[in-house]
Amino acid sequence: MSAETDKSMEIKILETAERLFLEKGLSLTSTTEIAKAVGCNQALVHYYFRTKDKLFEAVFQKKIFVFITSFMKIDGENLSFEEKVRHKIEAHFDMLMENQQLPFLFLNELITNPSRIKMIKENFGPLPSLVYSQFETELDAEIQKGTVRPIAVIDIILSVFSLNIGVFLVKPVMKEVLAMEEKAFTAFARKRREENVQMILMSLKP
Amino acid sequence: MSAETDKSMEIKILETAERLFLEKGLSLTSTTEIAKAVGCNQALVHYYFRTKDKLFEAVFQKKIFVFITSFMKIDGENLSFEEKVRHKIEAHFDMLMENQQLPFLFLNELITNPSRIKMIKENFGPLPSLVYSQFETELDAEIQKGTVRPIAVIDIILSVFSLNIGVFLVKPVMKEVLAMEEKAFTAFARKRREENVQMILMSLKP
DNA sequence: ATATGTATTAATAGTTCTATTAAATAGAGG
DNA sequence: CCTCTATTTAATAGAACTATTAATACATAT
Repeated sequence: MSAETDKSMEIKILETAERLFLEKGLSLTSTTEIAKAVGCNQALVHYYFRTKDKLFEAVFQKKIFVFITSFMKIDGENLSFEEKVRHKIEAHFDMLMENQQLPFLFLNELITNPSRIKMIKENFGPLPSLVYSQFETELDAEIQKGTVRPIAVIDIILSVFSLNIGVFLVKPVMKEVLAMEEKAFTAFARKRREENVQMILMSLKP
Repeated sequence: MSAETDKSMEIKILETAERLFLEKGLSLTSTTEIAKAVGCNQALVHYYFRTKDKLFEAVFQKKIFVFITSFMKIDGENLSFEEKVRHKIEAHFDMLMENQQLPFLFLNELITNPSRIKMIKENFGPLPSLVYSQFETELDAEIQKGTVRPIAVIDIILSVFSLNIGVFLVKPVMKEVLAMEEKAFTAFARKRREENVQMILMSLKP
């Protein structure tokens, strides 16, 4: 038996749901459609996940985890502050490159259903704060030394988020308006990655 | 008769639809709900706009227009290139400040229904290209002079978009996670406006 | 006052979706 | 072979939504 056909129905359903939710969001994806894509009866989707919303949450949690941990890649102690920042930006960008529809899913859901933000806080609460305060300490040290201008962590994070996410949010428009192929977009994105790093690093200069 | 109650039903429907579409997007807003919010019969919504999609398009067009024209504010000839860039960034940011849910609506729609991008191209096609090429000319002149490093227009636009839009996309998360009030957010946004301008201007330096 | 056209409502057909229930089937272990 | 449990399907209740149609209210002109 091949590994593919052998996947349990539960996993096939989860994976298909993931794909469809990422493509079209929660509200435009029906359990009927998921079942059809999987090739199983629609009741089976409910058998394993009970409700459409619980299925969505399973997908969402998985993706939130990917997103959050991308910021927590531990970088060697011997690196300079600037190199550490660079690595964090690049890790975040690379994660987005691998999960291009993630920003869409998050923004869509967090805006239309703010209660999911609470859910994230409850499930992942301590993790991000740890990373945050750790980074804050290092940043403040640099500011003291005068190697970085006074700036709040939140401002840096927001800039990184914005610049990195922006590339992928704008993708469908660019592809259409500039008649861009997937390959051309990939090349563009690669350039943007470095561009974003440079912008952030420059903005930290005193 | 007061000016308010006297608004034609058609306008009341359009305005209510606009509010609801901006709040929750197309798919989560029903014509039934719009009618209830307006206080009229559901059939009336269809009487004036025939289909839900045509109603949405009416709203969408209006908003796209606001969005696009925000980039076209003509700035005095006597301003330096840097000042012109600053004004464009600020105009874009101010438009977003006035229409905070716009990025959500656009991203949501352009991703789930790429055919609307074509619609924009057809309806507004020439306008943006004009602005674009005009700006490109001025930019190239600066690059020739050596006052600006070599950079493509698209990169500048994408950076401005990303940084400005990011502030408002992240708003619901910030409000929840940092327990931020509307007032605090407004103050934060004001600071970000200048921050964004500085980042862009710095990134243009040779 | 009557006629005429527009605005508005009530009713409903038809579709789609979620969720549930009951029945069928498969597979493991005795 | 039988039985028990887990998986899968068929059928359907019940809700919500879009769109259409026919009837009614309203205003304006003749």
